[in-house]
Amino acid sequence: MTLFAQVVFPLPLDQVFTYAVPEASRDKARPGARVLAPLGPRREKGFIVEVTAEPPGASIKVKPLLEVLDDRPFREERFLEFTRRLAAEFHCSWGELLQASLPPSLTLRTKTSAVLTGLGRERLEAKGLGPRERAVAALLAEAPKGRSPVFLRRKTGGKDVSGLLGRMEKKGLVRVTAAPAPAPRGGGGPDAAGRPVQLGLAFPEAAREAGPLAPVEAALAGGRGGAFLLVGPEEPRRAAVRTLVRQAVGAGGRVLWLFPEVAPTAGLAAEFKEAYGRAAVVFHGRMTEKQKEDAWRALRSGRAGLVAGTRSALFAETGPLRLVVVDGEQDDSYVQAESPGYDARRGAVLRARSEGAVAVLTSSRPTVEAFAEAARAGALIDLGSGPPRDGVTVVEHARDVPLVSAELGRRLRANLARGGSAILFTNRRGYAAQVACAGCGTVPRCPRCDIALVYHKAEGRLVCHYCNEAVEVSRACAACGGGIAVRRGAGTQAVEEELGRLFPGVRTGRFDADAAGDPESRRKLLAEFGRGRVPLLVATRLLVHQPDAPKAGLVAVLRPEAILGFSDYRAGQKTFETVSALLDVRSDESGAEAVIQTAAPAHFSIAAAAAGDFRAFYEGEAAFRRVMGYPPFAHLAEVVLQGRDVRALGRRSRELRALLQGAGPELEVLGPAFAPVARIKDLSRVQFVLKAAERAAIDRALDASLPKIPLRKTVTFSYSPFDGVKPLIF
DNA sequence: AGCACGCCGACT
DNA sequence: GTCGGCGTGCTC
Repeated sequence: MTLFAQVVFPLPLDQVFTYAVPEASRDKARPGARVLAPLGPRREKGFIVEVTAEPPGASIKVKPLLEVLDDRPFREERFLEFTRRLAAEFHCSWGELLQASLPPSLTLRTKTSAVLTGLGRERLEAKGLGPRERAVAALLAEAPKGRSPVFLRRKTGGKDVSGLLGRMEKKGLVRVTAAPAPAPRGGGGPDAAGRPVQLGLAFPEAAREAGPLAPVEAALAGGRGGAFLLVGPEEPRRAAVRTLVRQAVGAGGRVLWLFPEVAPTAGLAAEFKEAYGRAAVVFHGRMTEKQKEDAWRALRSGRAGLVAGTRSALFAETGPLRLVVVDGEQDDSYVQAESPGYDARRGAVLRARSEGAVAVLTSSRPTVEAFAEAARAGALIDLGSGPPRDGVTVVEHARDVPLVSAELGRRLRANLARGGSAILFTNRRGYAAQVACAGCGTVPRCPRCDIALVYHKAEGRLVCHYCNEAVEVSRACAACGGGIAVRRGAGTQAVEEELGRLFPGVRTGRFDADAAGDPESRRKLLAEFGRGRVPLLVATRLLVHQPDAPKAGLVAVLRPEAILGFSDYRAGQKTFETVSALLDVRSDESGAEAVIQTAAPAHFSIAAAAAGDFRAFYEGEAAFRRVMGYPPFAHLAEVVLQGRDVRALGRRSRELRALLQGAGPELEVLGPAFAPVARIKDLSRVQFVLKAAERAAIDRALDASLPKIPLRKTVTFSYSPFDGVKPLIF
């Protein structure tokens, strides 16, 4: 009897393919094994997700697998099931998620290399080649060992060279070889990834009275799973998480601890070591392949009690998992935008569910969605709100000139006189000026991205903040030939310039993506600021993401209401979160002060951030979302279609709209409309917003229509970590 | 994603 | 004529 393997590939295809299992591979072909399979004209690596005796429908012609690469599945079956669910929920590629779950040594890479043949060399010298062929041949003539297609593409102007190489190979001008690339070897420096050691700590089963943590502790102690949102001020929250971690590890379970990308990873690793012995393995995006491989080895050795990392650590092999912690639940970095797009917060709940573990999402200022859903599901653990934030002055200031209000100027002056230092935050880099034609009002736009260019005075250029393409400021308007006028704005450069005028002789620094490009100059600037040599610092939010971000005796937040202008239903949440994070940069010393300078002092998101009052923010935001029918009071999904050809894009959009509307009356379809940024790097973007009372209606419509639209597409969902978590204990 | 196929303008 | 760019469709 023939067996059939269902295979998924790490390609942006949400499709399962069926192959015949060769007799010789019957024993090895099991779910979770990696395979080599013919896919169209190529051989692709993939993953078996199921083996059946059931032959597929007659419409598909089954090919045999070329090879089964593993004797044993690389992960347990329940991990496969977890990734299947995650892929299904986010309508992303299952194969790509599995690929992301592999240690570097198991990801199959092929190294493609093109070499010039004798005939190719002859023809190059005889000038018998086309211009692109000649460019490629000339590069290959210099490289007897061959060059990769990626190298050739970069050197010949960015256009795809694979087709060209194929034709040249057919003509005998080049030889293209594909050899497996060597896997990275582990065993780098000693302790490169924080080598795990068995925890030697004792965990006495201390008798504790029933506190707010009781439901979580009961689930942990009873060996059951569940999902909770733990909300409260930082200190008690940390203490609570520590208690839970110790309880889980004490019972012999493993802990997976996710933290935001912005967190100070180096410090965190040290902290884990201190608190939990040396049993932590840390993963983060800045690690080299070798370090990652070492970390995987440490995990495979089975001695690590704790696995910590940024969102991709969601896929780490932990062993018997008991607890998943998501720290800083409100943080955007849990969302992966690029394919495979998923949300690690929801992923944490799904993974906990698949392993019967407990998921604890935790934050001082959680997302409205998580807070509302957790409360509704009875999953909210509330540790209270802590003392209000004081010493924050909200100054109403609606004008751009001057950028620094009289009130803020006074406080800065007094602060400098005391020998203190200050940080001023603004949300634009560059000069952020209004650049427009004085005659017709035309605003210069990026030719590739359809977005207004930002004036950078220091370099005298207009810069596109999407593709970073810079254009010299031209004197004449492209539309009418009139003169271009520059009105000053509120970007970092403009603020720094104004500080220079207000406080001549005082050194100022600028911390944004332009000024503090490389890590070295960043460290230098922050060190100077820390020593008081540069007492005034103008920064964007980027500063908060720094590992050793300094604190200041005076923090000023300029124009936070600009965030409210984004066309995003989460704008209020973003404003509250950003202002709160910026205010946290204020030092803990008594007398430290903060100023919010805004045109919208009464907006609840700004007022609540000033007061450090999450509840006040939540009430205001929830009321708004209820009235507007936004999450958590409805389900939303956003589909973005991208294409180079606007006409094809329009046609596909109309097809998609028809398909979505056919899905049923319970689904509201908004669009197609051009996305807020209609073009990025010459890729046009069209978006739909889908709205429904039940998530299932959205899923049904997407499942039925997306596979029929052959375009690059991304789907983002309204965030709902606790969706369908009922019963709460699973 | 890659890769082939097939259609169109621009050159030996 | 035919080369090479580019849009379209398919992969068990």
